[in-house]
Amino acid sequence: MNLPPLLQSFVLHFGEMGSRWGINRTVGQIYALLYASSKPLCADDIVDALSISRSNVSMSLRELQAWNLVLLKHIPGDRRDYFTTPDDVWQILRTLAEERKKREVDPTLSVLRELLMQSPGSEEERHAQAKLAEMQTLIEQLTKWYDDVKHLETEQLATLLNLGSKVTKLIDTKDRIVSLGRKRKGSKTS
Amino acid sequence: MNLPPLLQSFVLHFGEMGSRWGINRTVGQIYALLYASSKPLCADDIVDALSISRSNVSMSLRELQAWNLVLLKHIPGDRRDYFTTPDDVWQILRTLAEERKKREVDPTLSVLRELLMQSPGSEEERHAQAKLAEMQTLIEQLTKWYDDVKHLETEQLATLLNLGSKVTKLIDTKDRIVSLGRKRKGSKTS
DNA sequence: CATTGATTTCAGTAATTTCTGAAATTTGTG
DNA sequence: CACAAATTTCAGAAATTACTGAAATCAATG
Repeated sequence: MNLPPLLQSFVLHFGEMGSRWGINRTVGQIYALLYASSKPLCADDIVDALSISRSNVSMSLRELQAWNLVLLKHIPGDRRDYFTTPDDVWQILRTLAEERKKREVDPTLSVLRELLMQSPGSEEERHAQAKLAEMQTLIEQLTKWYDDVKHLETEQLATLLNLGSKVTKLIDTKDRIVSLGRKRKGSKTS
Repeated sequence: MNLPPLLQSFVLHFGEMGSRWGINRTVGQIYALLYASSKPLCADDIVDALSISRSNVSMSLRELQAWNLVLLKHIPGDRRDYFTTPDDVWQILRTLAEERKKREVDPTLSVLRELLMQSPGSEEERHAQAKLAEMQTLIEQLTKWYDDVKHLETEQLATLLNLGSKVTKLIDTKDRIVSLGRKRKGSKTS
């Protein structure tokens, strides 16, 4: 590995974290490298930078593409493929959320639905189903929220983040003002 | 493995998903078993239910305790430890969020901070730092939101979820009403 | 359409992670 | 405080996952 020290630290860290994030070391390293590099890199650049085999680079890039985490760039007059990452971090966040939901949540939700269709054969199964139903309800609430929020533009998303728990206070404020309006002149609101 | 079919399917699914969630198969299975069982189980119950070694159960329970995902119950007159999961799914969600943040986000944030303290030794490093700074800013916004929201009571949290993207509209509504109020009688609001 | 260069595939190997059984330790009880 | 039961530790085995190099495939160019 032959990189500026700062970049190397970043790349190695992403490699180590990879396993916790559900990707492997190489995939993490390549992502970090592409993210922090000032220009697109081709496969051989990555081989040189990370000292790994060409085939490993090929497979790992494929994996990153399955995650929608890399972009393919073509450089005129060069037949090799060059790669970068999308450069809007908010977009990266959206992609990550989408992909992790797909891999980590959706399969469980579908198993829960399936198991809740069955009729329980014993008291123990009846209890289990009740617990699964609780879990299903929660997951469905979360995914409903996510489906709603994921369409927001970056600016609105940032607003929502900045608001945080103040949202609940805001509701109170609105309710108070609205009910004040009603008392005053019996007007309707949404 | 000797379990009612429904419970068995659930347990096996959690086992398979384990690796995607950053825990291993056994840990996933034990968690699922404890979650869906109607009463606390002791280590030997788990050995019997899942057909795994006693030592594996011991290590996996330790892992689950490190995640704060299991509770220890004592049954009077029985010196063995019995285990359950917290039964409020919202509380489980909070725990999961906290632990995953601790394992998956915090280490990266601290590396980013450290790397951003260094002075860049080249143009390439300067560019890398700019990218790391973007990432840091995003993560800090997200964790700030999380730190704010994590203290909410379940009911408030549910309200926030149900609101979803409507929050942004709510802000508009509030602004409109408030400015209306100002025009009418020059009142102040927070 | 042959040649050359780039990329992918895949079988075998290496590395890592998980699991087990035996031994050691801890904990509660008479 | 000795004993018995329960639990944990840990070295090695088993299973899984990641990586490599050689061969195959694909794609552009003259």
